[in-house]
Amino acid sequence: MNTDNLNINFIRIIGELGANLGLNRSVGQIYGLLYMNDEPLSLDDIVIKLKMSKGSVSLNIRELERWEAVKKIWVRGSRKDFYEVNPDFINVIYKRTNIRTKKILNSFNSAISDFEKNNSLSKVQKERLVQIKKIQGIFQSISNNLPENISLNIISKLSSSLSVLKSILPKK
Amino acid sequence: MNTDNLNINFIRIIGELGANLGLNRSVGQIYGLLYMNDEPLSLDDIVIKLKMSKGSVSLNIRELERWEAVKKIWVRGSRKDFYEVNPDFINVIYKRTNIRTKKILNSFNSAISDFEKNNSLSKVQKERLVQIKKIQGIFQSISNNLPENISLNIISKLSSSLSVLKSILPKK
DNA sequence: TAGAACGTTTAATACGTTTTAAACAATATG
DNA sequence: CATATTGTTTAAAACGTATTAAACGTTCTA
Repeated sequence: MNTDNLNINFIRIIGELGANLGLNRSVGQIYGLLYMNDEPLSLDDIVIKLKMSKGSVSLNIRELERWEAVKKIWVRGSRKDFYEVNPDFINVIYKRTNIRTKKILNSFNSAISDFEKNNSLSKVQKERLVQIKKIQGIFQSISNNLPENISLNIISKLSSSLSVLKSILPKK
Repeated sequence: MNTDNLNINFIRIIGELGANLGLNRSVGQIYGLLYMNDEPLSLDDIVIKLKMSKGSVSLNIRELERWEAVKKIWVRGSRKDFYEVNPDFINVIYKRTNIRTKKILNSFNSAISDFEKNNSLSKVQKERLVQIKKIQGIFQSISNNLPENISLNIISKLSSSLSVLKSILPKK
């Protein structure tokens, strides 16, 4: 069985999901296709099924390889490369999100050091600097404590600690 | 005192930070400028300081108003609108992130319901569907338990629960 | 009431990113 | 060795978003 029976709509939606994670549509669509296909697919298969250009698929599939979202596999008797999805979807998203966290952290760091070079800050500006540094510190500690990989299990735990948190918060 | 003494670099960096949060550069820059300026600024002030067009500032400042990142204030004796920053930077980011979480959740929901319409799923495809539904469930519960507002205090707590989590995880 | 001072809207432009088609390089095959 | 098969690179085109300049409507002021 293959993905031909799948509504192409599904692929479209996974594409949008990708876009919301800061990727591009095509990358998401390719992942979606592979995720839903029983068998690994070759570059040409993807070209045909998604009606994309060969160049684009080549480019985007390497992007997917880079985060270990797909794996190149060898199929006996074929010269083609085949691609197999990493079904650990949550981890793929997680890694992606971590990269973004680090980018944000970098922005903070540059902003702070740039700011500190200035030796004629007003009272308000000094306060703001203190504030930003606090935020940076927290982001930094979150980033440091983020595990390499994450499972659904771990997320569930986090999620429940979140609900505990909510119960102790003052009601709005 | 005003922001003239600030390296324009700082504004640039806050712009990039905004971009990493899925905004556009200008929105981030305007926020950065107001964040660092002792006094509220008028639309024209911003136009001059950031060398942006009036239309663009008008558009983007309304965007900032929409998430309560800035507030329009009235200055006695002036016909102009002035804008004051909401210095609760972390909350501004937080709200923004929540919106994105909801978007992702929507993608999941559409993908799942689209998927379920198909009545000839293979074994693998059924497994994948189960997996996706689990992920959706967790995202949903996180989204439900997210507080309306968040303080540095709360984030610190979350951050420390994260480090506890790390300590119980198997070492990679 | 005429003109100035504002902020908003709009249509055109600029810009960056994605996507393509085609040229290319490398490898396998007959 | 010539050709076919495959993936990659590249330059150009297509596309969507951001930005601008200018027109506009409103409100204030003299």
